[in-house]
Amino acid sequence: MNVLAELRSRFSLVLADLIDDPAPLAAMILPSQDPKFGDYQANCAMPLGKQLGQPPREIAQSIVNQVNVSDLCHDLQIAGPGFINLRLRDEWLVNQLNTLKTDERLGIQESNQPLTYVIDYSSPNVAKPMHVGHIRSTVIGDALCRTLKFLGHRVISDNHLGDWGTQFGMIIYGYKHFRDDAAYDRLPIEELSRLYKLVRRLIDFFEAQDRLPELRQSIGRQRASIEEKQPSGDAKVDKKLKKALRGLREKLADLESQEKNLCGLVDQCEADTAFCETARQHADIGTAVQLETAKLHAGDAENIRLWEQFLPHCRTDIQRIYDRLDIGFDVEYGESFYHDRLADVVDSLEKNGLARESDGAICVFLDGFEAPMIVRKRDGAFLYATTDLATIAYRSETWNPAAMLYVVDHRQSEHFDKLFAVARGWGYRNIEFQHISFGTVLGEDNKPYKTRSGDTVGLEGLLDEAERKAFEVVRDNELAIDLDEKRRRHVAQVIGVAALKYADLSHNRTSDYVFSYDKMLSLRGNTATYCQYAYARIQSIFARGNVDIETLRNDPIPIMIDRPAERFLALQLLRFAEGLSAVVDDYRPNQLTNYLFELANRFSTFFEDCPVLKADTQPQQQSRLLLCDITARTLKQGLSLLGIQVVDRM
RNA sequence: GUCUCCGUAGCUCAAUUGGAUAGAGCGUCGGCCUCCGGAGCCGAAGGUUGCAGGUUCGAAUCCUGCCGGGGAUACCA
Repeated sequence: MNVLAELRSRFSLVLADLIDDPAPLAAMILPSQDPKFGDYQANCAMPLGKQLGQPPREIAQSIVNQVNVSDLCHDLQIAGPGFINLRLRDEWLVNQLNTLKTDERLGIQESNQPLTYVIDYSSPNVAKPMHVGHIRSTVIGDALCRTLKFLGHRVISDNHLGDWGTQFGMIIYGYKHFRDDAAYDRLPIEELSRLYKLVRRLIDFFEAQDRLPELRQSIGRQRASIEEKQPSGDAKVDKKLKKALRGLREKLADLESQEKNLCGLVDQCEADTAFCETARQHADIGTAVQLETAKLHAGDAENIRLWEQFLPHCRTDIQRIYDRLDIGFDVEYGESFYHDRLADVVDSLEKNGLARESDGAICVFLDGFEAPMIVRKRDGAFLYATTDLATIAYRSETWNPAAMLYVVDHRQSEHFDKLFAVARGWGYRNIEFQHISFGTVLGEDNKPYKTRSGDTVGLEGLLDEAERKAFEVVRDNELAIDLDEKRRRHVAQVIGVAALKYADLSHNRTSDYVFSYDKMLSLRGNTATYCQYAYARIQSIFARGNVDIETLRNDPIPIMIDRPAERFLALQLLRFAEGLSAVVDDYRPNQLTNYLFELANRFSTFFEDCPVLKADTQPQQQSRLLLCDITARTLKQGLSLLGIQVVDRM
């Protein structure tokens, strides 16, 4: 039962007599922020007063007189300008809790209007190492899938892999020129990865060499234009000048750091004599790689054969990460899946008068956008916009979804605005397209998270480190001293991955956040560990008391509410449904972490205040054991919707 | 230049999308184990929500203008 939804529906009956569309007013019934205002509050009398031209408090009174909530609430009060404060009856609370005792779904009903969602998330480029930038999409997308599925919807999770890009040109080139057959036979993934990195390094080296003179020139120009700027004496002009100077200096610093990085790269390469020799022999590698890629796309038999040979290895490689993350997909249709449909997409757009030629490219011009969406380049090649459109067409034909969600970082918002606009123009008007955008993972310096040397941080290394730090904590915990090595490893793995995921999910997805191992594993505050800890404490109670919880659940023992801490906990337990619907309403998993943190917190208060095994009476003990059990199951279920596991001991 | 997102306690972040006295954690200070896991609990201090106006019963949230920061911006994904 969703308490909030129930109250809204009760109020709607009354509101419907006062106004045509009661829904927005019913939505103004909310949980109270302060317990002194009751458990819930109805804020609809104030706007209604405006609309009906009557004093809000009078309207509130009339609503109070008419609304039928006496079975679940008592002591309805009107406060301030016209707030209606609602307090749930303890008897009703207890009755609801008693229905949860044996309810595996913890009071969450499956939707009676199930919808089909296609969710596009993670979508890394195969054959390249996954990095920190892939965390958010992967973890948020997975949490949304799990939550929507649990609520009874049909969800197709699709990993739209980058499996058709230049990186295969690189690997093919590498394979043709640098392969070590013995190494490839033994560990194909490692060898392919070595080849990718080698070719990447060669290309970067040449690019750096090419760019450096130009870069140094712009640094010179930048310095000159800074020196040119002299104060004029006019205060207003000088203020502008100062601002311009600051901008120029920042630009200069940026250019200089670029130059430093490139120099470092070049120096490093030049110090490597073997590498230099290779570089000398492959001076045209940049264009050669492009050629290999173009041949692949054109259907060259040799390159297709190699691509088909490499792809399974690349998939196995990223699958290893997904296994560690405990994340999977219903389908994985990468870019390559769509490549033979792209020409038809462009044809169709042209026939529909949406696309036209401009500067040799085929473009869709859209109102409200300066730049068009280009669907075919001057050289005839297609772009990811084209692939995205083909993907929409395919998904629509295949699953006929009500919604397509794209969990992709915020920088691509304009791309998606255009994509959705084109899709609607193309005829897909009944699909809810959503760009589930998210912010950047930052380092301690408040800049995008990089290693000290400026490289992107690998996802695998991130996992290793989180697990390593978690292991240290488990190892040092005296209460888990009797756990053997293998179990400790398992616990560390669960806690480490959980910390990483939760840290990401607990932030509002639209904001950037600063990555910190200490914070995510600091086992206080809003962390996975804190929630897992509450769960483990409950299991510890059961173990210590030799409690057969299964029997207890099925006994007709009532749950009682005695102390305030019990009521406080009970109320939160009944709000699970509210937490979940908040996640789905705006696709924000942090609503669920907030809920779970609050639940764990209320449990901890209850735990301090209300002895369980040492309760005064047996009925009280049993009641509290049941509260513990529902709490534990809610924590476990809630965390599992975030892709996070629990352990009995940690 | 244009478009777009953001600015909340010393720090890292919330705030049920317009609700009452803006909440957590870290850090600081002070309490709580002869008692179920102290990885915990309770409390204190800490705020002109970037600034200035406006909208209204009510604004961190909406509008306007400044200040400051990120991002995007015609053939990469």
